[in-house]
Amino acid sequence: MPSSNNNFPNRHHDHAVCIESALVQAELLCRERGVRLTPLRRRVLEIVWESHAPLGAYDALQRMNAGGERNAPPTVYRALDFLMNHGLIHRIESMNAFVGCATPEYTHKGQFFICRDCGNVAEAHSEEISEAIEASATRTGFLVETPVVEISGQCLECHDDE
Amino acid sequence: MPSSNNNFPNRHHDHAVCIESALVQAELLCRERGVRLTPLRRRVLEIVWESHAPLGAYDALQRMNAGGERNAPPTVYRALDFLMNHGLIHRIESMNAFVGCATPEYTHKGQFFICRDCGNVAEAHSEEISEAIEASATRTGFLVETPVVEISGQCLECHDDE
DNA sequence: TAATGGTACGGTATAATATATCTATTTTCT
DNA sequence: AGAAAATAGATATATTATACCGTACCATTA
Repeated sequence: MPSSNNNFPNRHHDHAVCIESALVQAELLCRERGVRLTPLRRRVLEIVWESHAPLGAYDALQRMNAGGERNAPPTVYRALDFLMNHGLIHRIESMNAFVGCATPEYTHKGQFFICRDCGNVAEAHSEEISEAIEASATRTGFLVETPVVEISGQCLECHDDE
Repeated sequence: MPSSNNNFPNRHHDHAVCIESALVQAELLCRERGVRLTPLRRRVLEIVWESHAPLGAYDALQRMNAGGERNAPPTVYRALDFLMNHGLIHRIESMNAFVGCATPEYTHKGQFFICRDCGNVAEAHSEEISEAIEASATRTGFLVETPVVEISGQCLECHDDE
């Protein structure tokens, strides 16, 4: 299980490493599970991973078709669904957009910190947050199934810019 | 400030009281703030309060036009924006829908527990959750501005039904 | 009371997001 | 190879949301 750190993507990190690592992990994970990371799906994953900012389905579609291809919306939505089902990306509900997941191996719902300036997202897995939610739910007998935690604000680097 | 209870709407509560109370509070609050709760806005608020389940903008529009009126989408969106700006309703991001707020007097972002069966929503204000989020953010210097916490699951009554 | 400026609303069009459905192709399994 | 399942192509349409323009209403003040 990953650390509970909210590790915000540093402005100068080597992003090629992020992409490469995500794709390699995805290949492995799909092989393990006996599912197919087809060229189309792989391409969409690659596009989502082009940055740490959530990407809309139609933006992804534009990127897919940038070379003159004629993919239609259902094509990209199907790929996104597949990637979500296997935890390779997460959907950011408050933005109708998608972001790569760096820890797809174990099934989880992350907590997301979204910078309003640079647009980047950090995924956290704070036990403290999950437990606080669980505790609040339990007080009235509510069974938690799908927690959505998406925190907009300002990241350190963007704050320092001011 | 309201209690931190996640007080899920009971199946047999007197909902007429909820509606009446919401409308009275809205009238008072708008008078205090010197803004106008026009008939249109009041009507939309009333429609949103018809149940504790979030209502989509186009569903609200249908209700508004049920008597043959011809309101267009911008009309209902404008009213919803006004009501949101004054804290009279909240938007549930994960559902693209709106729910009445029982405590509009003080500005806040609630935490929402949404039952997948009955559709009802309870708004909570758990300090424990807010503090856990704040703590996680602080660890990397992230400044929290707009927390979105929407927990889907099953309420006690619906669970007992099974 | 007329001028002015701000707020609210009506109406049209269109943008942005998402899915239903049907068909064809590819892959997998036997 | 043949059958079944998974994947992808293609068209249409549903759903959610906003841009834009013009008009009406309302309050202030000259």
